[in-house]
Amino acid sequence: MLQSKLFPRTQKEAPKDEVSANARLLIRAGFIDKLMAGVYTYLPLGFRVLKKIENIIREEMEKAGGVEILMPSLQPKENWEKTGRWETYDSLFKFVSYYSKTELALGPTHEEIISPLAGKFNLSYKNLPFYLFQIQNKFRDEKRAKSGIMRGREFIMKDLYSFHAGENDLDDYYEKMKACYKNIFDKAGIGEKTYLTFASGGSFSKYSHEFQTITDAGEDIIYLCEKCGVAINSEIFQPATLTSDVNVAGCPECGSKNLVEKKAIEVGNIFKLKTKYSEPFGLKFTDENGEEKDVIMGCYGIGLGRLLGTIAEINHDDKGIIWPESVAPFAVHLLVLGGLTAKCGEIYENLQKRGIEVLYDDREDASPGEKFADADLIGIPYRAVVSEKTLAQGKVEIKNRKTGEIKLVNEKELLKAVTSSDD
RNA sequence: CGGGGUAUAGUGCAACGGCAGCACGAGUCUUUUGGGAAGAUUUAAUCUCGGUUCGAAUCCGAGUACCCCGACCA
Repeated sequence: MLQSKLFPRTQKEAPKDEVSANARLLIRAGFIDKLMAGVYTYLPLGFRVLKKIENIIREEMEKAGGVEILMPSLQPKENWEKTGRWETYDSLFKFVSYYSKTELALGPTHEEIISPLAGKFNLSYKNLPFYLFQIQNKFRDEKRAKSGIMRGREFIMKDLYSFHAGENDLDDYYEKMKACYKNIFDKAGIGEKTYLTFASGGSFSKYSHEFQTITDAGEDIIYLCEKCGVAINSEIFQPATLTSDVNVAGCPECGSKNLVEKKAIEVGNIFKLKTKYSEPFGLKFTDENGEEKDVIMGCYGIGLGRLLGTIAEINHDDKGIIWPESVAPFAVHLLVLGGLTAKCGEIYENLQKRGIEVLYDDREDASPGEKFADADLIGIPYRAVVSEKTLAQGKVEIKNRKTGEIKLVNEKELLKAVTSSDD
């Protein structure tokens, strides 16, 4: 795409109120715009990254047997009353329809919708298990939206719900999801800093699991067992206190008490719901013996905006963002200097023809310094420069945003460089 | 929801109770082109409501919004 047509342009300074790196950089570079606290627009660059993340997640969900659906955000009060959560879910957005005077909620999660949905059809053991997921906007009336896009009041979430005939089957799928989530975070470029974390399991199982990414922008405290590579959420572990009902004594894998405290952000969560939602909605199936039994459920969530923000938090320097190739808005940022638009336009066309995603800085009224600064800020993995200097040798300069490595290459080599390490 | 902070042009900053300025941005013209270029010129702002005062961006009160800390977060 032509940068001269990119909306909006970058900004030299971040809004003074924003403290978190993700908000400062993503706003300055034109990836997102804040409408109000915790509510953001994804601008063209941000939307491209969001779609990349979405595709990584969708691919993994489908690999795990997930089938995509789309449920409504607008939800009737009755469903929430059945589970008691109309009163107890304290970040539930509730309002009254102006005309019909019915009470409604904006969905913060979809157990109340998907459980009765699954129950509308007579299920037999032959139908189980099945897995439904969606990628959709969620609404939570947060008492305190914060840290840019890390905790929003409206945000995009992937939520998958699994339906099983028995707990063993749920357990198996739960393990599968663990592996699946690991793949997602690896692919999204935050695998190294993301840990499977034991968390409170509610009343139905000992633990649930979260995926926590180490970052100072996080809002949770976790304790890392460096030996096992797992972590424990501070909600179930306090290093100095004695073991109690809710607390565990040490690493759940090896028992070690030698744990390292870190600040982290929860980027994903997997949870065994068992019959918590199938019961109130009468979600049952008929087993081999003709007996009706409760369907066993699990749920598995990932916040896409939070994941995007986390990637920015842990991949940036003082000049801007450094996107992992898998989620970068473009593969190459092509800059033309000195008005050599004819030659550079050719290279742009050639790259495009090869299916390479290129952001082409074709601006004739921007100085070289401005183009370099913008390239660093936007953070596309490879920056290719065409100027008098490079053209004199019939070459293009290519710079790796992450390593800073600069090479002079011909067009073929350029093509190779920007595609080689792609998956 | 408790505590703290902030609110002036698109963005970032000034202005003793006395003519609202600067920089960047944006528009026009000229020059310039390897790390946010130069000149000329134009454009655009005091969060809302009330009070004090001859006079309020400035003082007082209320409200709203945003940011931060905490609580909360299947």
